[in-house]
Amino acid sequence: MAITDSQGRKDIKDTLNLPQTGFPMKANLTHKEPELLKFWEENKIYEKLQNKNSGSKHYILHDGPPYANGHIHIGHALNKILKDIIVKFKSMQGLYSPYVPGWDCHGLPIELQVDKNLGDKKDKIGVLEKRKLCKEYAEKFVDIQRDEFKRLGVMGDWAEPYLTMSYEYEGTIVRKFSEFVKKGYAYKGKKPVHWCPSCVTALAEAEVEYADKESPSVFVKFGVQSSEFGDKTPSLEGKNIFFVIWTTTPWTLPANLALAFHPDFIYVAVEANHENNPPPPPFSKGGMGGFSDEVYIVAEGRLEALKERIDLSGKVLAKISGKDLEGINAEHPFIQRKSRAVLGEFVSLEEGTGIVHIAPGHGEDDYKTGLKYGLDIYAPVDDRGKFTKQAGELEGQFVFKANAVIIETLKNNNALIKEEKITHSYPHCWRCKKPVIFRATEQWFISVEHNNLRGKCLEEIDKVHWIPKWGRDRIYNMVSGRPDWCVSRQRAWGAPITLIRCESASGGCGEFVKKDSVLDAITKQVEENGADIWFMKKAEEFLPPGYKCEKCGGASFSKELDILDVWFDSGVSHAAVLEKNAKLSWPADIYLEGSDQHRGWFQSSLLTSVGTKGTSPYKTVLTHGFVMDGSGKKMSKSLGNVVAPQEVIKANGAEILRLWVSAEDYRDDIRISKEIIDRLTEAYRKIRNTARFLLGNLSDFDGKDYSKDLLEIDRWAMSRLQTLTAKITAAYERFDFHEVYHLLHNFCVVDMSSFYLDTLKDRLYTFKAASKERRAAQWVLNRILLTMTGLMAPVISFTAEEIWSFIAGKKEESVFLSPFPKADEKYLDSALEDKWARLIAIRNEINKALEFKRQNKFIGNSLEAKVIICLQENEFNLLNEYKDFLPTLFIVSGAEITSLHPPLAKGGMEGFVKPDGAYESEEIKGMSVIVERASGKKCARCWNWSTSVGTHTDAAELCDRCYNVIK
RNA sequence: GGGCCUAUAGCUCAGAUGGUUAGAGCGCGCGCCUGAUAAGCGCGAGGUCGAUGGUUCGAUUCCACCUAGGCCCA
Repeated sequence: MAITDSQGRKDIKDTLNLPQTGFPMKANLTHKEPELLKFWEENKIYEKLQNKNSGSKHYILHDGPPYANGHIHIGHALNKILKDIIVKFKSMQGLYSPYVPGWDCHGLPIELQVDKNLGDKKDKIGVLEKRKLCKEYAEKFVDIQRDEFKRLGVMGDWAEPYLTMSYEYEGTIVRKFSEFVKKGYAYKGKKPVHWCPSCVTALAEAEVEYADKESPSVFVKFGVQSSEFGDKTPSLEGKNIFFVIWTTTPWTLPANLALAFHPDFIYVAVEANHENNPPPPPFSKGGMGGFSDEVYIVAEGRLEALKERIDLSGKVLAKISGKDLEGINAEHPFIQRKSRAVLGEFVSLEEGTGIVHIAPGHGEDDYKTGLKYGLDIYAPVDDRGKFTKQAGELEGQFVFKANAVIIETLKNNNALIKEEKITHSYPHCWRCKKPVIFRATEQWFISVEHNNLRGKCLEEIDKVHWIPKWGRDRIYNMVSGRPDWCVSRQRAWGAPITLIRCESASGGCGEFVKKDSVLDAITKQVEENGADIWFMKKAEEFLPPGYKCEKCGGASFSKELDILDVWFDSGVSHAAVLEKNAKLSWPADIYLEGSDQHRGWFQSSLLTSVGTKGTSPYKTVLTHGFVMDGSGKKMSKSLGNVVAPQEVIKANGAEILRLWVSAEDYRDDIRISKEIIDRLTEAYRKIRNTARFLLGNLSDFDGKDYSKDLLEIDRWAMSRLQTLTAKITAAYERFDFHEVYHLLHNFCVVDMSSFYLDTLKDRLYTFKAASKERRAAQWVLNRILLTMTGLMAPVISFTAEEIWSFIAGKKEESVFLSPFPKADEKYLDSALEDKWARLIAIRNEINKALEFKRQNKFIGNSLEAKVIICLQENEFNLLNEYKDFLPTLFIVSGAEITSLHPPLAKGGMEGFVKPDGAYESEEIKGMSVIVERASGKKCARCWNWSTSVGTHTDAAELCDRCYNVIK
């Protein structure tokens, strides 16, 4: 029988076992991903996974709710994909790890957007109608974001997410706030907020616009008795001493209660020089002499700047450290009241005098200072910006108009040093565009001191596993220094503060009803009807019939109309979701959010949990950084460097986004750019093609166990696979996903594609299809394919599932229903790996020698070559063990080894181009390589060169080996 | 201004209790192959390890300060 005929090559090629697979090289992810999503959905893969693991140990990742406003951005994608990787990994490991996503639905941004859409109508509609519109708005974006999250390949309970605006959730918010009330944490106090006197409303930071405004700029002096300084500064004895302050809001002076000094500044006492700047008519204090004895105190660092401006050219009489001034009492310039010297780090030398006038009811720093020193949060100004009767003669005057009156009073009291006008950036109401004021109003707080809440939180922080570990320091410092939590907002879209107060037109005692039964009944109503019920009914309707105030017996009541801070909403999710959802359990194993949440959700969750349950709601907190552009800069619309996930998905597929998430070290800020995406796309192709090659070579595999027939290189590959599995598993456990990516990619590139698979081609293609050797290789490839697919599934889920669908003889319908690969100790052989590392090092040197000849056009394909390798004893002995295998290992047609120097025997080279010298290895000492043309002819089938080609008369083109395969 | 963090080849990442020429993959350049083919293989060139001081026999690794960047506050 003629094995080859005149038709020649094509028929020979038909005798090879070339790879065959329907698995496409080109991923076409944009089209394939939606199909796979459909597959998961229609076959209920997520649900099956939950059922499969329902009896197992729980691993609960609790989802922090994104805000239901706008489309998702790249940061959302990062966050959700990270969560998905964890959930899939844990689930494949057999843990019960349901993922219940949620949304934060209340809050100002939605309300503002609804207001904007309403335009002029916004003031005409009632609170219930407004809330309805807000709810619809939130629902719309929940749906939009849900689709966008699902498109990322994130699996979860998308049909039953938690929403902070659901009745049940709103009930939990009210219940939890009531608990704080019952336990005595909640109190009503005063805090300055931006207030628009024209619109008669509090404004959030987002509603404030900054614009230029002209204001008075005044230097005011506050007298101090020299005795206040004790004996520290004898030079000031008997002088008329004044602290000098600067302000652009003279109208806040009636509320002045203190003067703030920087503890680290030096303050100087300077003799006033009135020659150029005579004071008004004689005014003396305490009969201590005339005004010529006046001494002004300002910060030394401001002296130079103020010398001309307020005439501080006199002699410096004393220097005093800021911290030594604490506690001194000054005289208010026009009110019979002391103004205390206090310390504040916020005092700066940028402008003013280095002494800051403090009105705790009219400024943020002032407020905090006031809290620290126990000052009254005093703001004698009403809703319309007019002074109240507390302000005495100023009563009824609008604050900005009162500036002039106050300046006049200062002049009359010889308390004004200088008056100017200044144009500066000042907050204005976004709606009426008029300047706003800072004014203390009544707010609800949760005390962090009560019952040592702060201390307990700090203790809990130390019990939590923070990843990265600096997260602990970050939140610890924040909790250590945070003020009481202001939880009330003067808004419509939120969960109400469901408290009822004894109050009637004629007064009432103002006491809040804190009776358990009343609070619980309100909670129940909210749970059943939603928070709207609070705005529908009158106060009395929430009380038992005939209820009387327990304190004063009054029978008239009013409802609080403030709503809760949205951070309270999401902060109680551990109670509303982990405790309530039967699938979940409390506490969570892990919270995973951006590092901004150390101040946000991590903290609000901790406070509400420790406050009501005594312990933290999470065991581990993992944080990720923010997504920056390619140069590490923040993304912004104005810079035009925003990368939208939707665009990446459209151009490259969600899979590339997933690969990106895993490739980057998310502990720090991470970057995204065209180049990064391009690099990842390349890497993706490599992984994909490796899988495709495996699939192609398994098309005729019979699935039987050939583990007994492995060659040593196969055992090496199996060992590498186990090492890979162990390392990747450990990396997942540590949440080091970028290591998963690098390990997987390197395995494909280094171990597989460029080495094992390359050397295997000869065996796979040219050996008898059912030969033991080929089957053994296929058995290994099958193991590699199954393992790799499992290892990659949590990250590149789409591709893993697609590969899975092509795997013959798999048991599970989805890769996610298959167990996560386990390293098989039986095949782990580190001694073998070490040994082969040496072989590979030698192979690399041979490649260099071959390359040299290739560049010289002496050879093309390495099979055209025969190598003669000269080695020192150790390497010689090593290679000697593999003598017959060396051509396969090096992919050449012949290999000889020798320990003799020079390596080249004279004979055996006739007829071939004489090599112009041996390649000397730099890496392996004593190793040199001579590359010769291989002897014989090229076999038409296996392409190896052999002297046996031509010896078979019925198949002149074939070598012995091929002849025997196909005869 | 304060708290926390980051800075290693064009890109993504390793690394060293401080000690010989700082590693990998990708990309890039050059070449091979055409039986993984919009694939595969080989070789090569890329780094004053952000800057400056200090400690040390020796620092990219430790310390300080600075610069750039980030999050959260003010």
